[in-house]
Amino acid sequence: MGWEQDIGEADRMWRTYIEMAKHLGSHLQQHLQRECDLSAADFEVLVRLTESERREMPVAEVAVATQWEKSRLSHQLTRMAQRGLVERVDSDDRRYPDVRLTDKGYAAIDKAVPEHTELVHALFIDVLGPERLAGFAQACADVLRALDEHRERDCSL
Amino acid sequence: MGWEQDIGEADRMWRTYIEMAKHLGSHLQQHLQRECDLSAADFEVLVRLTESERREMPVAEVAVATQWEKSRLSHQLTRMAQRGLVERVDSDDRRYPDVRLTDKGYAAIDKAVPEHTELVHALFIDVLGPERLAGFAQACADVLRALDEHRERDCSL
DNA sequence: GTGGCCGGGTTGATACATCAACCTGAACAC
DNA sequence: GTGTTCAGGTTGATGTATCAACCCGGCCAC
Repeated sequence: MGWEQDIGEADRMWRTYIEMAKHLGSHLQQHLQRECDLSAADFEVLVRLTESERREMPVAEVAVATQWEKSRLSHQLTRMAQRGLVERVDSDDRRYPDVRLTDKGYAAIDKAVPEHTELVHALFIDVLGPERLAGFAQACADVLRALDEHRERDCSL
Repeated sequence: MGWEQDIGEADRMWRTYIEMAKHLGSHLQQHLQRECDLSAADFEVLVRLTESERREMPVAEVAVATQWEKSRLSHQLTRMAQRGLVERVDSDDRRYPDVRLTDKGYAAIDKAVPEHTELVHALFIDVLGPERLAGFAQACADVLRALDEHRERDCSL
């Protein structure tokens, strides 16, 4: 065979990235869970909802913002509604109900965002400094573009 | 010089990274699932097992390699055993059983690794090129170090 | 109007992650 | 031997992710 033994420099760097992504992600997630009793999914939904003036928006809009599948979002909203973080609201067209941030949900995200942001700065932004951060972000953007092109090619086959 | 970078800009760069990590991860995972019928977790376990000469190792060793909790690993091995990818083997000390790659498991990982590697090159390594890749990996290593220090501080409190 | 279409939402089944509780058998003390 | 300890493994409960199947209400054709 041979692929097992032949791990090149580039592959080691790939593994470094994977390690970093895994650890950074789980660290942030654990912080949110411990300090604010919010999962990463909760956090994301709540953030999207605060981006609306009225703390309320159509479910479909949340779906677009998070890029989640409709069923995942539906399950998530059910759980969050059970915990009192959001509530479902019937709108004029009964096919497309809205979701609204409750006071409890607002309190939760209001506490979580500053802490989360602080952690992101301490662990990522300030570690890299502005120059390297810009280079890093550019690299991420390039990878994203490559991903889009790859997906396009896949679909057109 | 420019250390007082606009907060909003750093924030956008952080979001770019998050987007990239999310999309790249899910793309690789979907590929594995579709083409090879393996989850990311399956893939990781199988790769670790191939790193052993005899396609067999103590469960604890897999736990160390993957850095998973013992219960997560146990559940995972149960599911993989049910699907015939691995099998549990009693060793001399019956407290610490081994896991062995089955022929089916070997065939699966033998197909998956080259395809996965190729994708990683096309979407990440070749996109960045050697120079930027090295810078990127260095940045990841620095973030990892910051994470470790942060964890230490947390524990020593 | 009535019936079919269709986009968006919900539900159920299955796989996976995480936590807590429990089991198990070797090792050690006595 | 008997009992205790303890590292390592398993199990169950709960929360989460994904897929497929279904539902539902407005819309359009006729």
